[in-house]
Amino acid sequence: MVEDVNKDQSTEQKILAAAKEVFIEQGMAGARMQDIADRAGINKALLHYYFRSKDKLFDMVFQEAAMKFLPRVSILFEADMPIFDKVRTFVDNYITMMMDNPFIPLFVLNEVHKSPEDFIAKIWGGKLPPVAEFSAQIQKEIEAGKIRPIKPVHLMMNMIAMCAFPFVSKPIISGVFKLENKQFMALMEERKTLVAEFVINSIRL
Amino acid sequence: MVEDVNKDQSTEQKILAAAKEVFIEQGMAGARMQDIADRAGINKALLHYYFRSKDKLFDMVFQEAAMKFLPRVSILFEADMPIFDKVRTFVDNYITMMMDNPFIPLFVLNEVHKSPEDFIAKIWGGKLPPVAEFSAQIQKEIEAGKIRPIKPVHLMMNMIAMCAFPFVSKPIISGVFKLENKQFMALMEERKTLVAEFVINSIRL
DNA sequence: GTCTATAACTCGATAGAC
DNA sequence: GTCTATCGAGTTATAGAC
Repeated sequence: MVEDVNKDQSTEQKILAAAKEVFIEQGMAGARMQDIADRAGINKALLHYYFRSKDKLFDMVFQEAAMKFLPRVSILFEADMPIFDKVRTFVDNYITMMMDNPFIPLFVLNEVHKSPEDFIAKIWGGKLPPVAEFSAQIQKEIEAGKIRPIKPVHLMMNMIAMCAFPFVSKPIISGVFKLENKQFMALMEERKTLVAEFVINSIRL
Repeated sequence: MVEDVNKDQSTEQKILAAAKEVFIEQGMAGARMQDIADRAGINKALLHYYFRSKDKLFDMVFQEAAMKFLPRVSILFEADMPIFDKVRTFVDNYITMMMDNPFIPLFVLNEVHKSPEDFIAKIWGGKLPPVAEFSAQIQKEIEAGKIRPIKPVHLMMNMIAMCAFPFVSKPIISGVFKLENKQFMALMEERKTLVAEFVINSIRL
């Protein structure tokens, strides 16, 4: 069989890659099918041949993005691990992921904000993450006198904030501190350990 | 003169208020002039009578929002104040402002992301904030052995992140922890002191 | 200043040839 | 599968009466 299965990239792949770029840059409302077609090097009609509508195409992209952004948090809930190790692992994993996909957090946050109703259904398949288990662990560490009293919600917010926010505000930070992309990424690399130690220093007794 | 200057709100005011709502909810691309007109209780044509175009109207709203979101940072640069007091003041001010305008950070971040080129020109009138002065203060405190070594950039990112991020991710946090608006705001009230102490605990020697 | 009506245009989607 | 051509809905913006 002399069939050519080794194309560089299938048309479907090219469309998805282009759509990801455009939706993440412009959001659902700002994205243009023409723009997606251009970047994929094909024409508009073909988009509708592969994905019936703009909505459907968007859902594909959003689904994948949301998966990358949110379920990282599950490390906090699931792993059976001493708290300080958990913090270090979480921060490292999270920032690594963000560095590969720097614009995903803002994209997800933004689209969730525009239609918050059903985001839980869409992202975790209706199930909420097991927050209670994480809370229990923190509670135990506090009672054991290992860490300072702090509500688990606040601790989680602080960690996620310090990991994700720099990416969300990348253009502003880069502008104010006059950073090239390379320098910005170097800073983020530093944060993989810095943020963890910042948190640990703060809660350790 | 029996002229009635005491209308509840001038038409221009009503338009600006409505535009602010809609743009912040939907972003520039997602906003509809019809929607703005409806919420202002007037009709579409009047929007163009007062503000020539959607673009111009957007600029008004964005300008005001950006002013609220960003120049709060100047407390860090300008005030001649011991570092720990500065942290406490900054955090309290910043979170207070965010509580009055919970959706502004996401709105600004988002629009800056879509056209980063000229945001500095638009927001600070071309001048960058005096980052160097803040850096110098931190440097001095480190050398005096008062705080742990940390790059000023990281310290700033951490503070702003912990203040602003919860608002940016409000729908997700509220969803995951099942919080009503009132409960969410109570948490933010707690953070006015909590975040400052979290930072201070972390850097204090 | 405010309204109705409509022009001018953008964009998602479809028809139909190849 | 891929293209060109075009339709039709929805939107910004303008003309013109009051």
